[in-house]
Amino acid sequence: MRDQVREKVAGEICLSEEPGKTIRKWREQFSISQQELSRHLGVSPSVISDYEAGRRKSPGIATIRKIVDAFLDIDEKTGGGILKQYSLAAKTESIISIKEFAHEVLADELVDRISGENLTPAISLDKHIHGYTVIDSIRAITTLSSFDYLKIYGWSSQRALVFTGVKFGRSPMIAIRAHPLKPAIVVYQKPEQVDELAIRLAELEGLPLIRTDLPAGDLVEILNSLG
Amino acid sequence: MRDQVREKVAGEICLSEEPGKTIRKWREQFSISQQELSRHLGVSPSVISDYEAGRRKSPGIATIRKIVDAFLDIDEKTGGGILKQYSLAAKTESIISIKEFAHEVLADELVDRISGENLTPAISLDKHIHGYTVIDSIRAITTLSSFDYLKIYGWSSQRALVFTGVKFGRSPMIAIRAHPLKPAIVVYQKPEQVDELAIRLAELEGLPLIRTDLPAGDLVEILNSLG
DNA sequence: CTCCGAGTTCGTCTATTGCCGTTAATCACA
DNA sequence: TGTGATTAACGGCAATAGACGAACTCGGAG
Repeated sequence: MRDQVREKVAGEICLSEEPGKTIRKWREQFSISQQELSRHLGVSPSVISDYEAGRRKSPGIATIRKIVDAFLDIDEKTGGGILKQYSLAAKTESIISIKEFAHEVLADELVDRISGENLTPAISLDKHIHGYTVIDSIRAITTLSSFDYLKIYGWSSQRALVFTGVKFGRSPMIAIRAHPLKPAIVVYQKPEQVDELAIRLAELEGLPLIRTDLPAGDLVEILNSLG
Repeated sequence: MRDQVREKVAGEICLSEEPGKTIRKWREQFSISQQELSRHLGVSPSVISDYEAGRRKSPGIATIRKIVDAFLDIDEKTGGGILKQYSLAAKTESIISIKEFAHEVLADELVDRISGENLTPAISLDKHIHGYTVIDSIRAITTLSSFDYLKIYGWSSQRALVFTGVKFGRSPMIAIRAHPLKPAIVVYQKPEQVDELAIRLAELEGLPLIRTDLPAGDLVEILNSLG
């Protein structure tokens, strides 16, 4: 993420007809004073002032590089600004159970064991499952951010994502589609009903979607016994 | 989106510890000879050779700018094949409009201009917006995967995400929460109603959520006029 | 083999940058 | 009003960039 911002800022300054103004814009965006920037770069404050005033029409790229890296270094040191928005508070209350299997489990075996009904028969169950995560989907909606999805996936995304408390099954599928990582299989535990859109989203994603009416306790036990 | 590629290439050259090699890389990527480039820039061919050889450790940004623009001009003159390949210009069907602002726009100014109603008054509007994306949210649900979200965000996530066709506003917020990148502000255009959960999700994410009843066409015009 | 086009290397000159230090101006606060 | 912090403006200078042209190299075609 840092590299993207780095390139963006450098590119913008480099291409600006008034690089001084652009440098200032970004310095202010990072909430950095000229003093602080000059100290960080080990130059006199008047140097920064001159640059921003546009005294130099065509600063060298080595200088631009140093300035941009200073922005990012200072931002990281103060833990705020541009990069901060990507640091997110973690919450895991919505993870009921999570485990890595000791050995791979075939998807169709798992479906079998949990008395699952396949809602996406056109999608192959020829997959190897490395683990499972059971998620309280009601709590998940309000508590899970994208960072938490990394926890949900544990060591492997080759897992079964099991959602309890599912009403129509839309929200879990929407979240799964939006996130870069994809599970091997999705299970809805005792859904009220499964919306046609949820099934369609699963198919679009190439994900087997399974429903089971086992009680949550039993379900976790069985999953746990798989490996 | 010539500007995006322009910024990408310039940023990369600018940040490179060996800018000469990076210039060559991109020149070859655009299938442009040194002769052609030198002719376009109106300089001697030995100048280009010297740059690429790294004779100049810190070329000025005016020079970089000229070189990058030459790449793009020449590419466009010969059909724009590389530009098309590299740009994020290929709009997905669900992106109605997307733009990077030439200068920062304050969030509260944007909200004002679109006659927006703030649904999350507890969230500060003290943000700087770099651009906007208008999304057909109905089409987005079935067509957008997480890769497409990178297109939505363009080069900066510091943007306003505007959703049209919103019923209750849940799905957009769920997708935003699941994705690693966050926008600066979210706007629902003429929603039927906004679900309380959507507002709660916005607050949890620290995102201002705005509703506006402007017609889509007017909305795009106004956003476009902001910068 | 010669010739040609594309690219390389390098000496040279002028213009500009990178940076210093000093002074002046501005702003916020007591 | 005085003070300190921050920023602005400018003269000066060594180093480097921007660009030229000449000589050279290399590969391919005839």
